[in-house]
Amino acid sequence: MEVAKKTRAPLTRERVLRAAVDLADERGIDALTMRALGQELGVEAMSLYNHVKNKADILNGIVDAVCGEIVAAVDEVDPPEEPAGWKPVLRTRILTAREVLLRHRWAPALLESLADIPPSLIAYYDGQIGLMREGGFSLDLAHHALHALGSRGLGFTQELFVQEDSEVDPTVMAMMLQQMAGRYPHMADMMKIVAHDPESTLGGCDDQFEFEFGLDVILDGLDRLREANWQLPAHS
Amino acid sequence: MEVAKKTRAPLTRERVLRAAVDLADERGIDALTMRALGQELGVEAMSLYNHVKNKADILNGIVDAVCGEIVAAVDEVDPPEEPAGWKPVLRTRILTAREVLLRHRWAPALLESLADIPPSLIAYYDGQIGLMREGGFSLDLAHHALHALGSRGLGFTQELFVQEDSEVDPTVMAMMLQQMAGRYPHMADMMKIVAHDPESTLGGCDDQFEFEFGLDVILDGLDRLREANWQLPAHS
DNA sequence: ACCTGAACACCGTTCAAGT
DNA sequence: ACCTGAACACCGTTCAAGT
Repeated sequence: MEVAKKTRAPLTRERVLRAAVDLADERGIDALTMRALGQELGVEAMSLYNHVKNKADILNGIVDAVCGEIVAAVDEVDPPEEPAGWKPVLRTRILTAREVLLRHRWAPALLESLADIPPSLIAYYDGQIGLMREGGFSLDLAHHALHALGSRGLGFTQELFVQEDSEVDPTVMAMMLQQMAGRYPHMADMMKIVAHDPESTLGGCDDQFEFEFGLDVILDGLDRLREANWQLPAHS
Repeated sequence: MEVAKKTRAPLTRERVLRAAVDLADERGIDALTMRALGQELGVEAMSLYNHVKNKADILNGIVDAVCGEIVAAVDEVDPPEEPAGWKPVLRTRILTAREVLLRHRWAPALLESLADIPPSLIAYYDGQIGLMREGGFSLDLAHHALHALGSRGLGFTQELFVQEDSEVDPTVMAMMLQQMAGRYPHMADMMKIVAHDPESTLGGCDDQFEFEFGLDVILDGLDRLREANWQLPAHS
């Protein structure tokens, strides 16, 4: 009767990474320290080094895990039934990737900080390129398209205008706007619009709407270049 | 003869921030520690707290300084002579901002990590909005345009495909491509193109070209929406 | 008012020692 | 083979003490 043995599953690289993802999801990437992770697994921090090279290895590992999640989710998206279907399908794939990333808010920034692209993403981009090729893109145009999409092609954009969850007193807010209107009239106008738009939750923008808007601007633009048989402009 | 007094300029917040920018430029943002910064200024780390609240204050300060540099550089760009000039002028302003950021490689990532947009950028965005408004954009469309441009509107995109300065043996490279071609044929094709393109330095992409390509896709797309009198689609 | 040295609470990581 | 405890070199920051 070896009951005691079963109380704790054996530590593996797999289990360490899974715990790391959970910890980052729940308490933020800054809370992911070797000591905290060890505690989560009922073990001293130093034991982790038996299953993982170092902290950088963990960070690479959890990003790769999320990318694997993306690839799996995107694989479920139905392929286009005709060549012209590349656009809606690509759009859906990107929005699917976005859903995964919204479950792991720490992932985008970490992904950008990595030296190399996670190997699991090769499958993702191979699919994107394939869609465009079958839709009539030259290899060249498909290449530039990937760059033009940038991180949007993976489902995220780092928002520069952060949601100030403005607990600001409305009268104080009005005064600030008044003052700003002198020097920065256009900015003041825009802030008024944003705050008053019934569509957006008061005091912020609808991230999902803005993401899709920008995505469509790019996809439509690429479609037009494909239609016009875009080629590298002659260089001097 | 107070010679000794002049050997060291008095420490000020201004001087601390300037030294911090220089240190980050020269040795990277990770090398910017309180102790290293103190040493650079010939002072103990703890003295810095007399002129600066804490490290977060320094990070906010140096990002704000860079943004101020952007605003100053962009102010030199000539305004359009006719409403239709909004596009080339906006384009030039963005590429000007990009030049500043290329001198401070650490700035984009830090900017994205900040809670709030630096106050010095209000002037920048006020100018961008003004250009679009005079060019015929509705306030609404100008707002979505800012989101669609995202960080590109400030002159940068976090590149996901990092320049592997591939010191890879060509024959090894050929083998890798061969192996990849089986599972990921489109990706393999693209890597061949990129490596062989005479325009790009071998083994990488031309970041500046890709930036301008993506920027033009977006600007052209926005122009078309303006022309078509884009309006918010009716919602259910 | 400004600067200093010692100290504290945290990191990631190494290493010799245990089982 | 796996885990542990003590230790090391680094952080940012506090605080009492100096001038």
